[in-house]
Amino acid sequence: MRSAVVARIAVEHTAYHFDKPYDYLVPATFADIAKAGCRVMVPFGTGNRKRQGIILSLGEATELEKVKPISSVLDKEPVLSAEMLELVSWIREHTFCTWYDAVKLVLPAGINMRIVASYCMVEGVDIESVTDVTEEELNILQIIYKSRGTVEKSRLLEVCGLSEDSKLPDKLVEKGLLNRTDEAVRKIGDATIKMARLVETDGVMPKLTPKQKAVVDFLTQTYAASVKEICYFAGVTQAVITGLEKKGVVELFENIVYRTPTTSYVTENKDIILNEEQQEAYNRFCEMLNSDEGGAGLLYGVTGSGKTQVFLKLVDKAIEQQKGVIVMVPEISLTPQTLALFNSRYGGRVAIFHSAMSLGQRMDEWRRVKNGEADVAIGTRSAVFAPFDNLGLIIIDEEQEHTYQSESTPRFHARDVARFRAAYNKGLLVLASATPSLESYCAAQNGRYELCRLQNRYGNAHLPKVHTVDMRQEVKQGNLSPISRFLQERLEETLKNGEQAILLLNRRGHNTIVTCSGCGTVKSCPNCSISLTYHSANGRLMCHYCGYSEEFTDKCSECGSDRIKYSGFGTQRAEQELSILFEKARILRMDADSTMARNSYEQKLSAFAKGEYDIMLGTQMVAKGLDFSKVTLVGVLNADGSLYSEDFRSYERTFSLLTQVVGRSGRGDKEGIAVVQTVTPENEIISLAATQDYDSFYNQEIGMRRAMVYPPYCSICLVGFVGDTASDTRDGAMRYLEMLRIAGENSPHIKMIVLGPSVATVPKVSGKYRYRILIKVKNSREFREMTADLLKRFMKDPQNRNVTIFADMNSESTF
DNA sequence: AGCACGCCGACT
DNA sequence: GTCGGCGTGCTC
Repeated sequence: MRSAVVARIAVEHTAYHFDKPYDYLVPATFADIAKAGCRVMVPFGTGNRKRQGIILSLGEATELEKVKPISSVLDKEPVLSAEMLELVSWIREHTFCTWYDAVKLVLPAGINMRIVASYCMVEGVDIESVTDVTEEELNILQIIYKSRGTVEKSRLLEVCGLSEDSKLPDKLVEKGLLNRTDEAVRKIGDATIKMARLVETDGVMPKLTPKQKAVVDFLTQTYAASVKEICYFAGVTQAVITGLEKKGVVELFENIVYRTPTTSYVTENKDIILNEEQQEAYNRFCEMLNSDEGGAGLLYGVTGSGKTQVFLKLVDKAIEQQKGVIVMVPEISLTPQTLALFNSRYGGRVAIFHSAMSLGQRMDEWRRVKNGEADVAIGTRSAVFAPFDNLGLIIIDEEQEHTYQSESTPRFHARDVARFRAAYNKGLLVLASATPSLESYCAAQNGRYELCRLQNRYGNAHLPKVHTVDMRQEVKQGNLSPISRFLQERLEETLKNGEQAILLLNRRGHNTIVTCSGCGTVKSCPNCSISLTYHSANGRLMCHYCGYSEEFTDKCSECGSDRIKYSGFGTQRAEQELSILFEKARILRMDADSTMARNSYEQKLSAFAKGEYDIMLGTQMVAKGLDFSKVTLVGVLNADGSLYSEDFRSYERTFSLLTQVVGRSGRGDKEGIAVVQTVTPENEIISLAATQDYDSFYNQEIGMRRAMVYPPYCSICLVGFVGDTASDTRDGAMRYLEMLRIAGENSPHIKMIVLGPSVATVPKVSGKYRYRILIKVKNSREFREMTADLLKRFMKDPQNRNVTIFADMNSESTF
């Protein structure tokens, strides 16, 4: 038998345990267009249902027993380059996902818009008087005629019993009997917000349950709102809204989240003059950029030291050399300010990648990069996949931010992908931060990254003076407010001087703990192991994990006592407190509740920048990347908030958060101050952050990591188990542990420290029980292969039917 | 995830 | 005798 061309194909919708590249025959008719990186349709499984796939590589084969042929080729030109195909393979191996999951990750979401053909009758055609058609064609016409509208091609052919690629309907179009319309149909699950509005019913309203009535009342006031908002304010789940839709009371519609990448913000494109430090950093990075080998560097500069100016100069240089540039920023700092800066400098050569953009826009930006119409891709972590052919420079700003880590499969870290791409292209990777991650700083110390420091603030600005306030003393002296007297005085001064203040409180809601003094019950979520938070905006107790909420009453549901005690305070409570203390102050609250509509985030920030507010109060979103010259006071209301969790990164996170928020103060000409409130002033992390002493922090923390064997001295592989009952889940975890033990015995040179199984940080979320195993290990190919094999075997075992499992290397999320 | 094959109980 | 319940195994 002659050998034939065979394509190795990643097939969509395969489960991890049977995923692999599948071999398909390339029929001679497709020989010219079937290239690696092209998407195809292939028959799959016993039913030979059509599935999408992508050609990973082409080869020759003589073993053709089970091989089926490709049905069709979807792309004229490959959508993935050789580099991207290698990246796909890398992602699959490192994140334990399927081949196609990795493919989908690197392609823009909009690429899966399907063009669906529909047919309708041409106006004025009388079906009775049609002649010159076959019986089959007449059948088609009758079906469309009876529908009195348009019929989708696929349904039409199915009803008529015709094959999928039948040309008959198009023939009828040629004969002038049918009209064809091609519509782009989105695949579900894309970036639209589900909205709901009332249906005009002329006052006729069917019987409603109390919950349904709450929704209708809310909608009567607002006309239309996102389903998420309705759930929040009416205190219901989505099911209630679905029920109302069935009753015909409300209708649902999709609102495409559209955001114009060109902003109204205008920034002057000033010439950049680097100071000595900046110039030195620039020179060293430039050298690497010019070299054939490329490399990686860490730009460590204190808050406000002008890292951005160094970037811009480097970007200029790379563009000059006709190389592609990727600039990544954390989700939160992709503000109009940043975009305007790049737009004014590079104009139409900038492509923007951001999750809040419409699918069509993202697709356009992707194409512009692919076609060489853009040189600079700026955006959040998805920008790392910008399809440049000649990538020369990648910059990651605030590289320690956890937003660079994906929280859903494939759980990749943009920093790792950037390292891969820079190495592949022999380009330059620059990581920048005021508080680098321990991993990066350690790598810089060991010479794996070139280290450049910026130790002085840009211009005349000085680092703010930091005061620490012991909140235990405040309580002792009778001040139960979340605002210490010292901070209150500083706020008064700031307001009097017409300056602005930022206050950080890393908790949403009003009161975080509601206890009954009668029986001691703490109000907690029935689905999750989490206490409920009281929200004054809607008068409900809410779970911040699953969204559960219940009506708040001042009687205990357990014992009927009315001795309800509140403790812990959130942003809502602090806002209330502030408005009493400072009647005239204009207060802006920024948290996930008040900024639910995405766009309002920007609007509020620019309003604050214009001086329309005096105090900005919010969760950690106020701490990052914002640059307001009129801010001279920063207050941290509960510095200990995130300090005492069991996660080994909690010190690092707290230090980073405190350092950053303190750095928001005094960025203009005026000197700023910061007030840090804590109940544990003796904790060294807080005093180190107060003095902005990263080096001491690093030395202390890295010693700890070495002694306890934590990253960067090992990698941590998290194996998570989720199930409906605690015992099933724990048993599953135990079975995995046993499998791991045997596998470890067979590969004695893989050194592992296995912790667990133990319950997850939050043991129960949305009614599902969670267990985990942590493995301290070197992240080697061998270990990854072993893990992949264990995962597959675990999933295949019917004993584990009720347990889902995942593995995550070096995750930064807590599970 | 689908889909087919296959082996036991309620029905015309 | 047959229709159909869902347990088990495979996907080029």
